[in-house]
Amino acid sequence: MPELPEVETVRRGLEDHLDGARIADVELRRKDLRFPLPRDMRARLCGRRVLGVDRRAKYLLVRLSDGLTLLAHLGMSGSFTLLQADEDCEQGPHDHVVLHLEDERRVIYTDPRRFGIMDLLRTGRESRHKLLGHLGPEPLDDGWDAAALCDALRGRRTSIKAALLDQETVVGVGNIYACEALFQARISPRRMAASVAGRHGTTLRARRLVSAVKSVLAEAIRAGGSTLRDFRSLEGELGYFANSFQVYDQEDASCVRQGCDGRVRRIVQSGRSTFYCSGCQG
DNA sequence: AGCTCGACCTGCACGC
DNA sequence: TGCGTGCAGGTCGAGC
Repeated sequence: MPELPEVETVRRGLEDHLDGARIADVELRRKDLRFPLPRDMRARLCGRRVLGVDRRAKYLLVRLSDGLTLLAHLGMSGSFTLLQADEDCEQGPHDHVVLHLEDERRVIYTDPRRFGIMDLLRTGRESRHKLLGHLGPEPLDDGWDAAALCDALRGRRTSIKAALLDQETVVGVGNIYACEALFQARISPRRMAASVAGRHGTTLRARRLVSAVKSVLAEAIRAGGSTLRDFRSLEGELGYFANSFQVYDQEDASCVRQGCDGRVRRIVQSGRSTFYCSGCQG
């Protein structure tokens, strides 16, 4: 269930609990997820110590000693679980990678659909990595503003919904939060991206959209964080429960906006469900 | 060059 | 109960 807020929640959980831990052994129960795992992954991870955990877009970057970074993407269904030294757990069919820590805790990467990714890279070489090099700006950075969004949208003839999902426009926004942000900004998901940008400077719509994206993501992180009490939240699901969506997966519901008597509709754009209110997102 | 769509994979909810 | 269908949080790359 990972868009930026879920990945950020997992990042915090991993960092809080793994900082300083040393990897004693690695079990690779599969040799591929979405892509083949690095052949020497076990040997390169063994003995490394966790120095911190960063996030870029929806990627986790586990910083390890000796200038090594473990890159992980959760795909659609990936999750991390941390087991305490004394904790036992039946092995699941989709537990693909297990990091055994020196203190006998275990970090388990589970991913039924295997759209996830793991790779190793040299710390500092992120921008040269094939999967990271082309990524757009971070939505929660102060530098990402209406001017930046307008620059990215100008001339684009696709829908604003599709443009938001494009990780070159801005990273971290997935199908749920794209729908939610467009609702909050009262912009039709079908509107042409270029028309949100206008011709020069910024537009009111772009300003509303930037502010909606930031607040929707920040609020979701806050909700995820608020339930992050124990290791179970490393699975990333508890935080998700805390969310109540205004439009996503709310087809036929009455619009929650005061004074709007519209209903939530579902359409398909670029092969993906879009939920929006036909009343106030005209 | 930019855009849409298929592909990747499993599980689950639904209708017949 | 069992089977077929469609759908699900992502994103790369083929093909227009």
